[in-house]
Amino acid sequence: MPAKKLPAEHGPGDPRRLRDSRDPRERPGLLGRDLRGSRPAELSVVDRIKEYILLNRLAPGDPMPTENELSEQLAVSRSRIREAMKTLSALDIVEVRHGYGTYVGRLGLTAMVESLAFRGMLNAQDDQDVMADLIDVRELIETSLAEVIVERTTPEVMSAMRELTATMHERAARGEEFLAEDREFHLLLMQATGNALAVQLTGAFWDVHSIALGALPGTTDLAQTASVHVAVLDAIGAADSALLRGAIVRHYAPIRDRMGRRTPPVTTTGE
Amino acid sequence: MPAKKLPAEHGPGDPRRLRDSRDPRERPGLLGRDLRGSRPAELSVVDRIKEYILLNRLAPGDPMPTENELSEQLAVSRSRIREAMKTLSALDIVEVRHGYGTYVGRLGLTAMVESLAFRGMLNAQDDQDVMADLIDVRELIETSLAEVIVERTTPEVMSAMRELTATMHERAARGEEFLAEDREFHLLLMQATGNALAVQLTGAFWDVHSIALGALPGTTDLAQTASVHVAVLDAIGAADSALLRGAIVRHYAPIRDRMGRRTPPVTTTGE
DNA sequence: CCGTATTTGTGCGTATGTATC
DNA sequence: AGATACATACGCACAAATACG
Repeated sequence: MPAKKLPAEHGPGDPRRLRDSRDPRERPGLLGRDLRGSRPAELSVVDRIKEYILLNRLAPGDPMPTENELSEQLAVSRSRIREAMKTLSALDIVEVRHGYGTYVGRLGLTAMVESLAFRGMLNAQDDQDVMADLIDVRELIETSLAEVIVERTTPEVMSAMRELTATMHERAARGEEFLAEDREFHLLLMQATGNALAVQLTGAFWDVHSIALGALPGTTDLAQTASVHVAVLDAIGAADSALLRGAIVRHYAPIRDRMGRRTPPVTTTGE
Repeated sequence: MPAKKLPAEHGPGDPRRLRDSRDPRERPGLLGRDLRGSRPAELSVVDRIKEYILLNRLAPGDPMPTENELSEQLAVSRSRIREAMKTLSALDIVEVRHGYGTYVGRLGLTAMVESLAFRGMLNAQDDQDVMADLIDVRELIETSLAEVIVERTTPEVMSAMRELTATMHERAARGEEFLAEDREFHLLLMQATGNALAVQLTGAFWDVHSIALGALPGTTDLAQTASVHVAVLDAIGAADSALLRGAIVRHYAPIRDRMGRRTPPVTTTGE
């Protein structure tokens, strides 16, 4: 049993080097300087598989070689291949299907979701902090993009969102949750901006949030939640970005309340 | 050789199912419904190790049991434990130290960095959409928090940043890069907001960006880069949030140029 | 519907490298 | 330097899942 604890956290000046730890600055990985001209003699198996994907111009969804083939091609045992695959799978770089094959993954933000969600579960205090920060960032992103949203949201997307809010109200009237609709709504909101990363972040943050919410006491006012989404929609319809920012802020206000810690809204809602 | 391609996977521009990376039917994980009252009989090894951490109230930095102990306690082979550890390690949930032991990780956003960076490299040849989006989001976050930054940045942090810019200029004069200083600068900028998630995101995005930048042609104008940071600093010193927003936008402008695709600034810089 | 081939998943034994004491 | 504990590496056999004829 290891008797010693880890020497605290990594301070500003912490000279210890971890060989395979994820510290991009200290890692002689695939990216920095080893890919350029040298042979992959000292690259890790993970990096060599990444390299394989890049060199063969594989796209998400493309099939990977079997583990045995990779084991031969890279001249390492299948155990090593499998462990590397586990890492790549956790990062959503490959997708493994039992009994079928392995494929290049969709490279989403699932890894961040797992990590953040677990961190929240570790201790309740941290959870509160993470969640509060999370809400702030979500609100920040959406309010910042308000102008672009009112500018570029198409009528088609609008009607799709309209349908979602209708479903929300229906379900609210029946006392049912409508998580899927809520998520989809925010995704559509971001989609108009054309920023795929913003869409992904929104989805990922929503996931983290919904996971943590399940562990929280208290209930959500369903009807009110549905209404604030309608308000957002109306603001877009009116092409009023200031109104939209306000609606978004009002949307997040009850969520903040429920988390107990009300952070003063940190975004600039105009002056 | 894999017999076929995956049946009907999404194309690059598939507008319909951008449900990003979540597949709820495949994850009866630790979080949703399986932890509540049921026995952990059907939980995956990864989830059971997570559960172990939670039940034993382990904090980041605490030592984990050895693989053999876990193998016994969970009644699975060491192979499975090791593969599970690979997954958890990729998610920064545990940290394995060569020949010493395994510890609870710091749960940062390193996993997202890996994933995003690789994604950027995948379609780097075709278009730099990912990187363009990344810059937009970085700028968005910083400009949105401009008010809070000018409000809460302490003199101590100010002088630390001042020192960083001084070093930047020195190194620029010698034709040297100053990546570390650049990164630290942006981290300090965010730290004043008190939003730990924003700090983490900033660091993570900076990492992704710097990794991708290495693969790009062209050079950076070092002196100019140093100057824009000074401009940011001056704006904070003048407590002028509008000026700060402008400085931040100017900071990112040359980076956009270098990526070839100049996106119209998407953030609202006030009205 | 069934059997078979392919592929990933699991278990186990053992050998080797490496950090710490 | 030696001993110990741990992580890493390799190989094989079998189980389970999936696709396809």
